[in-house]
Amino acid sequence: MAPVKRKKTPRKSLPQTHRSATPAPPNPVSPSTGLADQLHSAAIHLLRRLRVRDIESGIGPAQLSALSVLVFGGPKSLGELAGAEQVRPPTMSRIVAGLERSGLARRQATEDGRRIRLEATPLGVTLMWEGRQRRVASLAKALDSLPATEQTQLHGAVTLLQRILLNL
Amino acid sequence: MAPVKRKKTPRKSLPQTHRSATPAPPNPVSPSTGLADQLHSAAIHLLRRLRVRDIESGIGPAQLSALSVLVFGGPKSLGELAGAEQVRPPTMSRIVAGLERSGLARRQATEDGRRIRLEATPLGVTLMWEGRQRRVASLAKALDSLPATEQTQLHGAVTLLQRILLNL
DNA sequence: GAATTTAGTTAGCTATGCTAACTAATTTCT
DNA sequence: AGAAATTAGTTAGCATAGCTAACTAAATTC
Repeated sequence: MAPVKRKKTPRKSLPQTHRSATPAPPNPVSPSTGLADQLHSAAIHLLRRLRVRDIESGIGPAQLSALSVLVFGGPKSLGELAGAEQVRPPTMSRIVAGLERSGLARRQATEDGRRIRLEATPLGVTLMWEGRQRRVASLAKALDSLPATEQTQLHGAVTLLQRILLNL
Repeated sequence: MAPVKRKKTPRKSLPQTHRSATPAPPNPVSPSTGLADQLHSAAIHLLRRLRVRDIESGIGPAQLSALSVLVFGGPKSLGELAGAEQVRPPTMSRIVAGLERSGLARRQATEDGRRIRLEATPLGVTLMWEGRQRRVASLAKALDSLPATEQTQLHGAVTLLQRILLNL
């Protein structure tokens, strides 16, 4: 049943074209498309690396992100939080339920009986700071070892990027 | 039951501390942590904006991302694809099932009967290119309107960032 | 040719996303 | 004041996506 014998999984069957073998754009594009693409790709890869660390926090990505808004942006209503996270109210409702269950956020009544005020608990604040540090630690370390000129260059670019993001 | 009357949802109950009200780091950190944080945040916000466009493609984010690996990186086995996407084999198995169901990818047998060869179909390639363009279009447009010096600056930073990502 | 290793799949759980439909509170309109 | 409309959140139900554990089948090793 196995006439062909081969050594320890030589992985030879697949062509392994593993490089950005961009097959050629099928139509003409804006001049900055290449840069936009690279920026997009870099952002994806950056987050992919950093997100690995978040698994250690023990809560899911949506809960972690929502918590960070509460911790770094202050108390919010559910609708505001949903807006900030670009998620529908029912989704945020469930995310918040999870945060409450874990004791990371709490809800309080407001004068307006329809609305609720959500805020991070001390436990939530602590977890967020630790997670943030853990997440960014490897990147910060890499940046530390760059020459000052490159750090400056990167800083300028980030500032520029933030400005671009404002009116995107 | 409502003695206090107020006008059209004046949104006055919540403090609205909506600025990066960083509450003060609870412990000393690496000097580049601030820059790393900003980079992280910028990447998150960038992707959040761009990803909105992907909804139009009609397939989920995981399928879209896996398809992009097949389109831009060439055929892969399931395990390789799972590795590239940093996802477990069972997860990728289901993602691929979805891509096949939509006719965007197909599987082929290899000499090694255990492994499969996955590749994008022409339909998948087309969809990917269109999606990529749609996704990046708004960003490219924003970049186009920047002065040349800033475009150069950004390009240099992206190149630098790519280098950093290699050994992160 | 038996035992082990490797590649994928299946089953079953959780988390996240959505829309539709509901409840409750508030505001608006007579 | 009281009915109607609007607004904020929740509940129900569906799909995608992530995981581990356990299984099947093929290939390699002993």
